[in-house]
Amino acid sequence: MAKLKTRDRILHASLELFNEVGERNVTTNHIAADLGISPGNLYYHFRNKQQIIYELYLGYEAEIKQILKLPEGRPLTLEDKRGYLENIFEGIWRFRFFHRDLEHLLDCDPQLRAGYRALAQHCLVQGRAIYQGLVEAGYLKASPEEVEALAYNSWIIMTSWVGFLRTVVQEEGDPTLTSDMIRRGIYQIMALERVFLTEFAREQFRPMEEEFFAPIGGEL
Amino acid sequence: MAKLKTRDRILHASLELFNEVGERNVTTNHIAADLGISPGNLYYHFRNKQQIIYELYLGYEAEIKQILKLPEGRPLTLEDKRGYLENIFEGIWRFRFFHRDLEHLLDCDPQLRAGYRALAQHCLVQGRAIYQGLVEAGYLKASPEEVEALAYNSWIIMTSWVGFLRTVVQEEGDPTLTSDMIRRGIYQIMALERVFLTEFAREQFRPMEEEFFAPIGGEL
DNA sequence: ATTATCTATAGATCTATAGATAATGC
DNA sequence: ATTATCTATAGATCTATAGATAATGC
Repeated sequence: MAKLKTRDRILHASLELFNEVGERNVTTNHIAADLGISPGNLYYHFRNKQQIIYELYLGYEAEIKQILKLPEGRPLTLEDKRGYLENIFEGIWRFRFFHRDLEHLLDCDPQLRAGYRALAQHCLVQGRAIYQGLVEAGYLKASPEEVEALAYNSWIIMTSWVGFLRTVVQEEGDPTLTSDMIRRGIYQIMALERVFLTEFAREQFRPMEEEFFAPIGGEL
Repeated sequence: MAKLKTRDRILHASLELFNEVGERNVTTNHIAADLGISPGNLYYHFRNKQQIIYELYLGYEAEIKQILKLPEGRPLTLEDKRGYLENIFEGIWRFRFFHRDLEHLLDCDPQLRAGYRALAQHCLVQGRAIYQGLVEAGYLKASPEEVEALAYNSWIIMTSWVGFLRTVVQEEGDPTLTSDMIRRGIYQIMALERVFLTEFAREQFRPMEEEFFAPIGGEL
């Protein structure tokens, strides 16, 4: 019963610390100290930091895959699309440490590299299917090439948005990102899609645009 | 005459090593060893690795600012736009270590953080001015809000493209990115802009689209 | 005299393990 | 008996400096 308790606490604390200060700044010592356990104990449960990261990644992978499922036996709606965007941004936020040090994490662990690459490609395939679904449901008008480029660009913006905020927008003194800023990312994705909307869809789209719009700070 | 020789060699070798294996995997010892000088000598020329990075950054900043200048006294052309895209991608490629570990680099050095933030915002302002110039020259048709969102999205795609290739596209065994893959990034930016082109411009645009198109590998 | 370089090293981490001890489940 | 935990530590880096020596420019 308490069997997996410490193991799970390690995963929890690691995710928290990684997100907070970045994986690079978190050692196994820090994780153990944060939990008030000995480093030896941590190594009893995990071979090393890599393994912790890999298990966290599996949670991220499962979450994203779940989110990107297509509805069966019915056409897509704009509400679906809203759900996709909100949930994906939410998932990326919960595991934001991951994209922050992505290249290094993949360099350190071939298994993670292969897994992530497959996940990303799965996401791109699903993204294209979703956009294609919206074309067929009459919301979007776009060629297959346009759908392809759109899926790539959406993916890149989604996975880079938090980093963009932290490096370009965030003020020196103020270390917190507001949820408005995160939501503006959704607006940016809508800006990609917007130009492909049919007349009909564009009207339904407008209130959502206003809902997610937020001015970006700085001297912009 | 030989006064600055070693100092410059250190900068050169650092840039090379950072780009090759990532800043995180390069210590001052590695840089010194690569040049065949002692670590003590390196520290004679630079206070620490941060300072090396900062000086490299200044080169990047100068290059990007130079590239993004607007032509004076004449309207923008599609050739200008092509130049902007090619040169920016080229600059980002030359300093690709920078965006790879950007968040960490900024966390370590407040001066760099402030400088980069100002540079990025400058780029976004220039980006908007360029797109606005293309609107005025009759190539694009877009509202100010559309121009704004477009500038943000272009910036994010441009600065993230190399990372996207390395994490999602690059094959396990093959560690080199081909120039076709880099150029496909330009195509992706053109895909953002494409939908705003006037009839007139779209025709002139097509050959350039074909020129930069390259299929993306993987199971895509 | 000043500038550039090297040798040697102290001090700070961090990882990961061995070996001892405590707690738990039959 | 097995599982969980702790203490202590060896080994591997890495940073950044002190102090000695070599090279250079007047």
